[in-house]
Amino acid sequence: MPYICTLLLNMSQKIRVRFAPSPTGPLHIGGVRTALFNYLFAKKHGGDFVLRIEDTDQSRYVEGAENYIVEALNWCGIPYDEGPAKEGSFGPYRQSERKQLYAQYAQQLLDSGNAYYAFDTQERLDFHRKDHEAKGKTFIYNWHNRLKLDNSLSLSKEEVQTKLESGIPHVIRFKSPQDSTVVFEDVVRGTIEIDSNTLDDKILFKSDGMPTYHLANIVDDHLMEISHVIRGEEWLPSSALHHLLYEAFGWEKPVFAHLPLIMKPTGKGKLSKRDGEKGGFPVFPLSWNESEGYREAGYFPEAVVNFLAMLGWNPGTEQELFSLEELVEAFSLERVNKSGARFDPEKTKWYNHQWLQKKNDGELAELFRSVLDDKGILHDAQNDSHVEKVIGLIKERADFVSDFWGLGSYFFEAPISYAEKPAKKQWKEDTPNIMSAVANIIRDTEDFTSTALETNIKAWATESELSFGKVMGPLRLVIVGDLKGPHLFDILAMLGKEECLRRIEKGVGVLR
RNA sequence: GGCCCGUUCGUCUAGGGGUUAGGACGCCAGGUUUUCAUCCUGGUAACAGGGGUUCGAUUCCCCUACGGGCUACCA
Repeated sequence: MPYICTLLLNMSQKIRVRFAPSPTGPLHIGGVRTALFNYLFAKKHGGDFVLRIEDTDQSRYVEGAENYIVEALNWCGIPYDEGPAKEGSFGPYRQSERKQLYAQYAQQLLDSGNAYYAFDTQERLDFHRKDHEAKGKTFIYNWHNRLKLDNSLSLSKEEVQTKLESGIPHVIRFKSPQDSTVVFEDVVRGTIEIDSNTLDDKILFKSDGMPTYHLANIVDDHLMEISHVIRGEEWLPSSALHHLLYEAFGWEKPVFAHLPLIMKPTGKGKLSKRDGEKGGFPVFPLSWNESEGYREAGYFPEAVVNFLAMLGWNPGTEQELFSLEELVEAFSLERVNKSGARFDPEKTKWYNHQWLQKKNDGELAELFRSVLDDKGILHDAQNDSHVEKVIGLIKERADFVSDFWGLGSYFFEAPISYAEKPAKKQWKEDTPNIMSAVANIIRDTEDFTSTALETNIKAWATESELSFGKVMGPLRLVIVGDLKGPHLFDILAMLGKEECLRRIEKGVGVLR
């Protein structure tokens, strides 16, 4: 296991990782997971978690995206140690603000012969690509054709000088090596070998004066003293270039770890925004325009972090429920899986159910309050304690706080209608008489507790030689409006004598 | 097309040269609840295929198939 050595080597220095999204839209849960794994690794080793905004492509910049990223990380409980508005000693943390920095590094590569100027127009390159494609070949800008193209390797010094001075648009390309094998280590995947002849001379510096991802990324990771690069698998193919760049600069490489991708629940490919719309589940942590986020859908950040962590990683034990602190404790890059994980929206609900059960009733009551306000339910100290008791009775059957109303509206208002099928089945000719007899028992019950009510009503039913089913079904129907809910006597006690009597009277009037 | 990566129940996964291949979600059944749900118990269900290596391979190697990613003056 050769990567162990690399890992240990870098242990002597401070662990620093970065999450480096580009602000082209909202972060989706795949991005959140990448951030999470970076965070977990950093915290596990007492290191720093840096947020760097990679906004070198101005044309794709989306207003509000950066702010979204920051808010999403905060909501998940994985804030960064250094980044925009949290300057450390390695700022600034937006690449657009580091713009002047990159040119000198491109120049350094030019001087050392690892890079060259290229003047080819977009149209010309498109032509080559199409032409090759028509012939069933692939156009790669590299050693086998670079001398036939328009660049400082094919042109004379004077021609290059003239072009440069005349201000003709140009880019700087990396001169990838010929006939060698690029070998590098990945913590997740082991040794990877790539034939350098299949590599192209990637653009490092664009004609608009901005570096591309490849240059900016390597320069910043070096300058910010990043020890471990933990990113998505989509970067694996360009890792060869990145390693070559480190070597060209003569810089020490960070350790690399490429995470498996999160795939669509059904169908082919990686998870995308459209999947959420189709499948009816969120793909963003927070809402973005019309798309609902996990927060708005009623998920707890703990649940989101928990299910995200279990996608592509596992502790090697049978434990599935983890707090963030427990994840930090248990996390290791070596236990990250190689293969992509299909996203299962069903299981996310289970995680939320589990985390909902861990919350105390007071906390949940506070969250439930806004629903109650919408329904016009009174807000006072007495009612608050009532709400907490209700939640105590119904929360075990809920996945979300938003399930509470559907599960227990009858605790707050008398049923407006009665479920049709059960009403038909339960309501017999003698039911009104039975109900008024039950009403009498309820009226006479002094100690209005669940157990007292149960004792009294059961005793009366036995005495009257009535099957318990003939009593309980209709009673539940008039009290709840349906054949559902917790222990009926608990509900009666909770509602109080007067309300129970009112509901029985009303039910007998309506159901016939 | 080229290059790179991957492949254990439907899904997330454990495991790893000899195991009754383990857990979770989902699904099904039974129990509890004279309701529904929860819960508990049980059940269903997997090593992609073909070649090697080996006494023995799901585990190691090769090939094929399939899946995924990359292939922009995007990141």
